Amino acid sequence: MEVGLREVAALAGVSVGTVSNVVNGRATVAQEYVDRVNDAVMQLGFVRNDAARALRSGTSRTVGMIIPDGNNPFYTSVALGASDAATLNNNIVLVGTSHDEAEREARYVEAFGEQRARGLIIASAGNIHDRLHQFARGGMPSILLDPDVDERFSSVGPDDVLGGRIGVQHLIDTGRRRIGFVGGPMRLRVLTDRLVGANDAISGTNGAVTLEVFETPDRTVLTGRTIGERVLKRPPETRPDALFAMTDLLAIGILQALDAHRVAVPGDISIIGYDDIDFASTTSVPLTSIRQPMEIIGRKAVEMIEAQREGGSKKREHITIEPTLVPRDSTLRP
Amino acid sequence: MEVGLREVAALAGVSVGTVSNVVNGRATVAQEYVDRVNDAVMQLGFVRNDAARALRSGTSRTVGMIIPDGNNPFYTSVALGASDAATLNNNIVLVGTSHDEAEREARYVEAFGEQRARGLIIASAGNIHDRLHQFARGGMPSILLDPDVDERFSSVGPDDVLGGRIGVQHLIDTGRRRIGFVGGPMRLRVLTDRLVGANDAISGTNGAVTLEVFETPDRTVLTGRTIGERVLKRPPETRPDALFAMTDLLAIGILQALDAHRVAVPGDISIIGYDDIDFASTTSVPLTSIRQPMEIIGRKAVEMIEAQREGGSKKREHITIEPTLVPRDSTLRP
DNA sequence: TCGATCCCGTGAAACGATTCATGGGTTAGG
DNA sequence: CCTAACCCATGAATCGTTTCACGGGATCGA
Repeated sequence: MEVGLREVAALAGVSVGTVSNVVNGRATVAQEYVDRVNDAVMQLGFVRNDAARALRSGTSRTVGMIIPDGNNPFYTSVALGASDAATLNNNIVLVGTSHDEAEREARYVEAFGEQRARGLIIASAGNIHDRLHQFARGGMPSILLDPDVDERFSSVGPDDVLGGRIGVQHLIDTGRRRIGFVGGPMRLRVLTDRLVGANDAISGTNGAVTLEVFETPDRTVLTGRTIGERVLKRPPETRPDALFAMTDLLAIGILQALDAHRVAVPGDISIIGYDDIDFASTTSVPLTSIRQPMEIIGRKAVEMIEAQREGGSKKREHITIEPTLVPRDSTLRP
Repeated sequence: MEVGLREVAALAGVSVGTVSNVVNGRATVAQEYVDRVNDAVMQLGFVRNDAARALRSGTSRTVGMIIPDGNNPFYTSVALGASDAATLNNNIVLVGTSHDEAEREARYVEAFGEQRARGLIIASAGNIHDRLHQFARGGMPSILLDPDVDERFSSVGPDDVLGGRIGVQHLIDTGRRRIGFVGGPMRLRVLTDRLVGANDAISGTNGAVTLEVFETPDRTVLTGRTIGERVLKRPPETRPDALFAMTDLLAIGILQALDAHRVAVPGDISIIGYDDIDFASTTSVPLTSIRQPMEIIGRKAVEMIEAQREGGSKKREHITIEPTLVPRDSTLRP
């Protein structure tokens, strides 16, 4: 038999209203009653029924998050930031991982919708935006982590143009003149943005520095190694003297290839990665990287959810957060 | 204004009971009514209120999972397996990440308890077991991923004794005679278990093979490198001819050290890691590793939850799943 | 002593879906 | 044509909490 407010009230000799007030920490209850109720709660092992609470009060305490890949530190760190922000309002963040399956993603979307979550933070490939928009009209806003996917929603994401500029500028500042930009496929918006930023930095040098694009089919360690090998096939004087890899994985692969051929890093070629994953600091030569402001993105996303709940769905906005350079030996030790 | 069963029923010209039956796919409704109701559902954008459903029916559709570290592929893969199993019963898995903070963990525990989740899958360090046990008496079972932490709960986990034996046996089979066991701190149960397994394998050789333990304070790449350096300080004839690292991270660090000193792998020293993380296949010499049966653990955990909900909390069990060897160049190429 | 004010506990209504006893309508058998 | 049997839509009761109008009792000033 379920222990409810009623049972607690009976044991404590008070009314259910009073028990509710005590359980929710409302200030209007005399100390004597508070104690009596708390004793009864303990004694009966009362656990508040969230379904009833949500039903009556019409509000949920959970912020939903749906991500494609649970192993991607980008998403998990965004989740951490979101969790921090949610905690301030006594809410929690619950994460569903779609593993890039549209069906699984749709199930999570429906589930959060039915739960009347406070809002959704979504990085999605699937075709769920119409449904999300329907939810939004019902008062559950969604915040996208991929910008520009759908104008109807707010979004928060890293400033990729700036990231590209920061990386190349750092290479220029450390004396590099022939820079390689390694990444692909170039249909990805993040990559074209970073390339724009990279060219911004180049164009400030009046032709003193060149940029060459090495397009890749993916951004894995193996592909990085292939790129490294390809670069090393060239005579040293026509090689780039710096490579800007669009993921740390690519950079690690490149580094492996250079290591294997005893090419000095950063002496002969310097390397920058992107993402600043944990591994970046533990490679044979610690890797300079661009750190994405993941926690801040998560925090911001939760704030936007709460703002939209307050101010109606009017305030749609697209926010970018600035990435930062994390300099390490792969570009610094001469 | 909220669109409820009532509004749908009014528009479709039927009763709420009928709408409920249609929405839940019950077979007792005539086709004509089904169509009318579905039209109305579409038209009004009806989304079922899970709070009301859960309140009345007394059952939830979510399996809760609480993990300490969102970036650990062990947990995320367990979550994937759990999600697969949950889907079979039309349930979903929602994950909360405690980031090793007791307070955050406790918040998730309370939240899932209040939600009357179907059950909890937990890898915990915190002091929450009494609370979990209280929930269990209320009908919400918990399954631990760390065995032996608390006898009151069922658990599923990898068979670490077997993992240790498999790894060492493979080294013996590939002709190694002086094996180093690298890991720590040795107060961790997983490690002592694996050491037991390792010694099992050794003891089958009648002293032909020796095992030396290199205890480490943690299991990071940096520590691995340190161990590698330490081994290389010895004269070659007293070095181990194989190292069994308790994580792939340790193994990668060791590999970096050996690479840097041009020691051949596996020619001079062969290496096995543990966990088979994505990186294991992409190191300079692809790393042989022990693969933990993570998806299966997740699947099993969900099955145990459902079993306990059926059969009362009587059936407490402790299950281990067999890990497998993933052979790669770091032990094979001579 | 009386009335005005506050304080604070009370208890019933309400949230929206599920469930099930009820009975209207139809079919089949005689 | 009548009854039994069956099918299936109905709608009211119900889940446990929150919320709020209500009023009993205490305090205070006059």
